[in-house]
Amino acid sequence: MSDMKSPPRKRRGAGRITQDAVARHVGVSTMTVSRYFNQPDQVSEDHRQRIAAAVAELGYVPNLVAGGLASAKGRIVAMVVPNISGPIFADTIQGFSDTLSQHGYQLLLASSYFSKEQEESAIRAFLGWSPAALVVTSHFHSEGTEKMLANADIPLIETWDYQPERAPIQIGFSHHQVGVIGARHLHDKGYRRIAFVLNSASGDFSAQERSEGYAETLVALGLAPQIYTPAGELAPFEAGKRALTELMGRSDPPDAIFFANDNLAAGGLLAAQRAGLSIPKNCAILGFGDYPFAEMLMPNLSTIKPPALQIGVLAAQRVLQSLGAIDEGVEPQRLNLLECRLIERESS
Amino acid sequence: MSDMKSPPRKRRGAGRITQDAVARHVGVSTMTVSRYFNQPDQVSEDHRQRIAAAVAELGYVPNLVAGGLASAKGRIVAMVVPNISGPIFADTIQGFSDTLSQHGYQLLLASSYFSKEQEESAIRAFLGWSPAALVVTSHFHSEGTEKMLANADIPLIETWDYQPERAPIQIGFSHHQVGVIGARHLHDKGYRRIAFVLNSASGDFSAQERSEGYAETLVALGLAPQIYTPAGELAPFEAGKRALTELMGRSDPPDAIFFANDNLAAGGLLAAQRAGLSIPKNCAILGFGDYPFAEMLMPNLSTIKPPALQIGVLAAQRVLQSLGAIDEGVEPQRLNLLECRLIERESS
DNA sequence: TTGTAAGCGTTATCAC
DNA sequence: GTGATAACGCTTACAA
Repeated sequence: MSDMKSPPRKRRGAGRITQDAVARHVGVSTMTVSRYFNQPDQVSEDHRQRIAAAVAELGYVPNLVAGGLASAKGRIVAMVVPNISGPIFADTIQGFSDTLSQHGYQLLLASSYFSKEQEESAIRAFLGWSPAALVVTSHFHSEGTEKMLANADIPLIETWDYQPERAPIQIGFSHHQVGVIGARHLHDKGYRRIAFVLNSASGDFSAQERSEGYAETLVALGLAPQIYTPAGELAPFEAGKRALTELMGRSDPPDAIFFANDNLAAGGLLAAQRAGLSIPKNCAILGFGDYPFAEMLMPNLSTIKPPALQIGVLAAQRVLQSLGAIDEGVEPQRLNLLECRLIERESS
Repeated sequence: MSDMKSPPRKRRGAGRITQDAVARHVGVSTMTVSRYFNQPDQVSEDHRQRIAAAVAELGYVPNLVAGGLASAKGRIVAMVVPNISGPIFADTIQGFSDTLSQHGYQLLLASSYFSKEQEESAIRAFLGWSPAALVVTSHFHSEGTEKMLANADIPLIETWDYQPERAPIQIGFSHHQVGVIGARHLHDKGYRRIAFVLNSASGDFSAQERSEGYAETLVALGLAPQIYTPAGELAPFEAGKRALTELMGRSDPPDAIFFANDNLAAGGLLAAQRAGLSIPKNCAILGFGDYPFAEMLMPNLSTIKPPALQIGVLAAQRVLQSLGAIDEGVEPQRLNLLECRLIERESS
């Protein structure tokens, strides 16, 4: 046959080593190689060894894109966080990522900066990759996001924000409880004029919840709650300074201040030092977050530590359970309420 | 025909809305829909509008996995960092991620914890997704990694560690220069007995480089360098405390201490306060890193700020240039040496 | 500007 | 335990 068809020209993926190359090298079909990776038990010992050798020799790397297309399930999990570099979510991302990769899953990450629009656009892009699951931070989504999520039909996990009445798996803690823990601690230590400082940013609902836990507890203890919100649009650190200065300048100053977060508290601490006050003698200070700097301040900062790392790890575990990658057959628990821990240091 | 063939059962991607569905809804071929997304200019205005409407109505989300397989280029970029939650790399990741997503690329992220083995395993998993480019942190790879990278044939960028003699695109700064900047600053401020404190971890080569820059500068200024390394395996914060205590307890104590990083410096600052020393009167303190807590210390910490965010943003830009996604036709600059900035605060 | 056909590299299915 | 074959949903190449 002189006019035999010329082989189709290579247009793309040229040069990549494929499963087929491995299969031919060993003298089996591609299916055997595929099984070697996915169900090794079903491949004979002899073949397993020869395939392993061929994979090593050829430097074969399975094409997960092709695999994902064929099986409609890629080992990718997507996560949207408000930000990566802040003190809040970093540990969660770390725990999530590490736990996933231990089980052969990859993390697709994007940040929303607390914007529903950015969250929606990130999720839209993610869904195109058919992630095996999706983890979001907060329950506050745009309409479009909700619609996509409903259609997507993959495990969805909402973290940080604990909303038991919502359908997705919830992993978080109670901000209200944080307020209770903090108020009780200060009371236990003997303080009686306990103020709470809220950030000036009015949109921080979780800080609001903490203040409510604080207020209820104080009332239950027969004390008068006093919530102070610095005026103006200050950065938290500056707001904390102002709050302490104003509160301590009053005729009846507090003997303890519970700040809505550690940034505020650090500002308060600094202002107190500059004013020549002795902490906690003249006024105890308590924060929330256990940001990395808390133990480096002088005096170092008592605070309440949210289970950030634990949220990440647990989110990954719930994802892996949903996918049957661990604890096969076990339905992942839907409601996961974690505990915050009081870290008592010198400032209280 | 009573025995008409039953339609092939859906095994996978069942239910997903495809390009084909959109095409039929509009009455065009799939190629027109494909072009609508990839080369909209080549689609008539009329079709564009009708496709847009159909996409919205059906809630179509392009399957990037299929697209990636067909075109052998997915809009995914992979990055390996030592860790996500530490103070060092967080800004780089943030800048990288944000810049990428602004251009429609997604970030695949993993951490190596400074382990070459973990880096290799992460990269191996990444390559299966045919990332459009790969960004790593440091140049210190395992043999297997080097081999994979050589075969991969995608843009590779090495960040943080600036190694001009290596082939991949380099984005970083000079640790040596950091030492120079710090030494000069302290000299300019009038200090003459300037010590340098290294972390006890001997494996930190970049800290070593900073100390060399410091030592050379001091010699050039006619001063005697004095490098102190706390004994034992202490956490940086503790090591910093010990270093300051020991150095200041000497008969000829330094009048300024340049710590290899802010964690050490924070420990030094704290130890100084506890010892009743006034900073910077009795001894100036300078750090490196500008970790978030630096401005919250009392006195707040003078330090040298590495261009972390800038590294991330620039890495993304170089990736996008390599892919022709921005500045088409421009070859990305291979060597990118960025500047560190001295942040002068109260401690010096 | 649009359409047809082939193929990307893998896995599901079913037959042996 | 193994293999042949048909998808998976999209894009390249080429034709109209």
